[in-house]
Amino acid sequence: MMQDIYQPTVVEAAAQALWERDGAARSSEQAPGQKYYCLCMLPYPSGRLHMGHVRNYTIGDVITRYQRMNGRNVLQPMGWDAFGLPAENAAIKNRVPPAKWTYDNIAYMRMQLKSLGFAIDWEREVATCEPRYYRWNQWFFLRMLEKGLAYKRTATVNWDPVDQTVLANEQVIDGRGWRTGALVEKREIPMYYLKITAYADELLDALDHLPGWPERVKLMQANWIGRSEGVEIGFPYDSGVLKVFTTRADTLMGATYVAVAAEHPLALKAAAQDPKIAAFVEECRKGGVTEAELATQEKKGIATTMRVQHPLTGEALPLWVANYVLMSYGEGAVMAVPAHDERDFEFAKKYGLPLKVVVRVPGGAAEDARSMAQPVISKDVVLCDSGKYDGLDYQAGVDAIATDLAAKSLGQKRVQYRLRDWGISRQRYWGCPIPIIHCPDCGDVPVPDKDLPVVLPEDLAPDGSGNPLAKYKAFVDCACPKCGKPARRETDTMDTFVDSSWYYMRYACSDNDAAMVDGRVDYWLPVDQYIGGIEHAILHLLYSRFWTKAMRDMQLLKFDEPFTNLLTQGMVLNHIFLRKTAAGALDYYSPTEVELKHDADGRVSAAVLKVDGKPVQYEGLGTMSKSKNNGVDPQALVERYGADTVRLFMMFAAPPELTLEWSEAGVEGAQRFLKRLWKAISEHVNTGPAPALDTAALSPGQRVLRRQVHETIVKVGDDIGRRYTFNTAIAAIMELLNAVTRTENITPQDRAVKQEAYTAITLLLSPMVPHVCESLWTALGQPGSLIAARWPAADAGALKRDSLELVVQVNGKLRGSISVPVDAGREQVEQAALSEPSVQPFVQGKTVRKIVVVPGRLVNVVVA
RNA sequence: GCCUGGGUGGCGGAAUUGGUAGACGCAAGGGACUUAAAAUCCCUCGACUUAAUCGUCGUGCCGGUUCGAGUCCGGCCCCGGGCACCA
Repeated sequence: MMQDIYQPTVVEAAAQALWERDGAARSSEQAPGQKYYCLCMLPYPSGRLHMGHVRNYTIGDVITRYQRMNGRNVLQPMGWDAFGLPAENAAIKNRVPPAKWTYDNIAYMRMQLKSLGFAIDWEREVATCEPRYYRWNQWFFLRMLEKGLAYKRTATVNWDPVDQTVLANEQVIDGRGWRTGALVEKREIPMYYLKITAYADELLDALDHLPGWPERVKLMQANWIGRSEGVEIGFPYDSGVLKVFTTRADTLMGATYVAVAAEHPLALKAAAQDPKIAAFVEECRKGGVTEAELATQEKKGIATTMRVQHPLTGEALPLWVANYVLMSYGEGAVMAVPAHDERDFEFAKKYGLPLKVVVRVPGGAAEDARSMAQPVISKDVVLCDSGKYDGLDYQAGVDAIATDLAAKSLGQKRVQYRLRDWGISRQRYWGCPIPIIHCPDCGDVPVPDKDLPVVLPEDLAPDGSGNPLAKYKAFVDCACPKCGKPARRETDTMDTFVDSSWYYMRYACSDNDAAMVDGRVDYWLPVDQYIGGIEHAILHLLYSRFWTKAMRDMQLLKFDEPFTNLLTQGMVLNHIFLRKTAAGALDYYSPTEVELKHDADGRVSAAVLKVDGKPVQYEGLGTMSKSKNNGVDPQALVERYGADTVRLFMMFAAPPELTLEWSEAGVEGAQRFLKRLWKAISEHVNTGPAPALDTAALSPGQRVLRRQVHETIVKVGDDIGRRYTFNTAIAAIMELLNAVTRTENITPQDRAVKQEAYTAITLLLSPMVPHVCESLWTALGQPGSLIAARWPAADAGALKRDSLELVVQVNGKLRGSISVPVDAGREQVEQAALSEPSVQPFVQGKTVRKIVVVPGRLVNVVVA
């Protein structure tokens, strides 16, 4: 007899013990079947899993289990992105060394992942903070240095003048340091860079050969790389030539001034001579370094007394210093054509600089420079007031001007990228040390391979000001590998994006301490399916692609792209509630502490705190986070409902790419479904064994149910395997269960059809809710363990239909429906539609203009 | 500011290639069972009109293409993600 109450705790413990015993999640290069590498983005060990993790790893597990049922040799690994800022913050707050905090978190989160029943091969686990992992960061960095792919130059960073510390962008709040409240400044410091721009063209072009990536991610990456063809133009001045880059060389005759960034050498030269300019340059040093901040600040500038010559006319143009010119793009200088550029236009209007119209729309007249309300920026233009270039279109104008500039050695065509090289130095403790030694005599000396890894001391505790490594003599003091004299070890560590740029390769060979990767990498990679948050669409994914190509060019692997298919999941959101305290601070309240009041229409009208009944402010939806106090602890849910219910709700609530709003009520709905399924199957099996199915002897009702079973097999396979719409797969299975339980249960063949249906439901549902399905499989009398079972195949005979339902429209409006034989001809369908009683009133007395027949769907009668 | 998605009942969502808008589930209301409660089961559930409809309207807003538009095109509004040192 099968237990008639669903007990998730019992069921899940049994299933997990069974999988553990059989090593069900272990992977081997020798196992049969075509390899399938299913990878989820590795978590940062922040302490506990959050719902975003649960969503991410459930999606990966569903795909893993589905592919395994389809005969693939699947690898699903897991690891920890274990270096990073939060460990240092926790250390400052709790005085626990980052290493201990991190390893404790990993242990807890590993337990959580296991309790959710994910089929992860734990033998390949990697933590990026382990020396046996990060030594290969260091090793490969040295190879890049040898090849000229890594180099050193200065970079602009956020500087907290009180703590004397570099701040992460996240640590700058409203232009002030998060701990000191001091106004943040920009500061130039030396930094190591990786030359990702050397791969800009390949990174861009290869996007066209990634059909398994979402269009939006490819588009964002393409725009991020930002390849533009243009002309580099030189503006001579008394002691040199000012270079600018422009994509609009056709408008060169309309340039009325030039502008340079505050950090530009000419700006600094002007500042040295004029205190007002020096003050402006100093003002530009205030504030943070993010592009968003730079782009939204008010456009400001200051005139210098310097002049440059127009390269074609020789006209003297004034030189301005402007905060809207970015030192990091192009040459840090622009030619300003206010009549044909948004930013130049706004700037010129503000400072009363002249406009000169030099292009017009084809067929139209040139706009009057004095009255124009907005610049003409289209490239569909004809040149005018440009002397010999008049009448040329955009491309011809660019070509002619570029040719003339080249003849004077004052310009040439050039490709410019928005993409910048990747600065990897971080003035942080909890990261991978950069393997460089600074010698007073020999300069920057790479640490020899035999001395790798440069091990990070794990027992230091940062205090918030500066990098504790720099104060730790045992680490800093060393001998120069070249000359042996006392030297100083580099104390900067690497950007954690370095760690996550190749971890997925290490899973293939995490036991190999003699090499970064070995031949197994070419077996498992590229990753067949990568799954992670949309927030990583650009940086992590682009760095990983770059890193792969760099490794390929050093003959370490044989593939060009790391991820064949990419699924970007949406974020998990929850409501945010807060109160402002008298002191002005914000107190956030968990949605579980808040009671919502609804108006008569069911809309939320007010929110009050349960403990005091007084109102709280509703701040809308936001990603779950500790700071907003709106996270939901997955562990509490697993304990209350079981892992299967949590997994089922996650997959059912929304398609993976959309944001998901948290709802506890929905979780109960998921649990209800599993209970209903359990009850239905226990009633079925407790009646005794079902007889064999005789497909030739089925009643019409039995045939209808059996057709739905096989239609559902087709749909769920397509939804999971191709569309990744797990929500619609689950909905179809729910419909099937509803149909089975509503069908009568009288004859032996009724029971035979139901046995087939319940077996199919168990198989179809198993990737989503594997524990409960394992029990149901056994209860249904199926041999062996479900984890070894194959995905069901639909029976073509069961899918056959004799007649079709077609919808009938008149002028596009639904008026009725007809049933026609599957092999009915067009005329028969038209006749049936016209004679349908519910359609007749709308057709009578009118002229039938045409009849549109969409086979298998509808008939539209067009009348007048 | 720039790049990129999204907006459909009270709510999450479905409608896969331009072809029945609202599948499936949640919440709500009504009923059955029960001494009672919970659980479970059944019914109703976009708006308007109506005795009831097979009527009219309805997929953020405005306009267009089409026999037919949630889906395609143009213009707007609002919300989310990213912007290079959060991960």
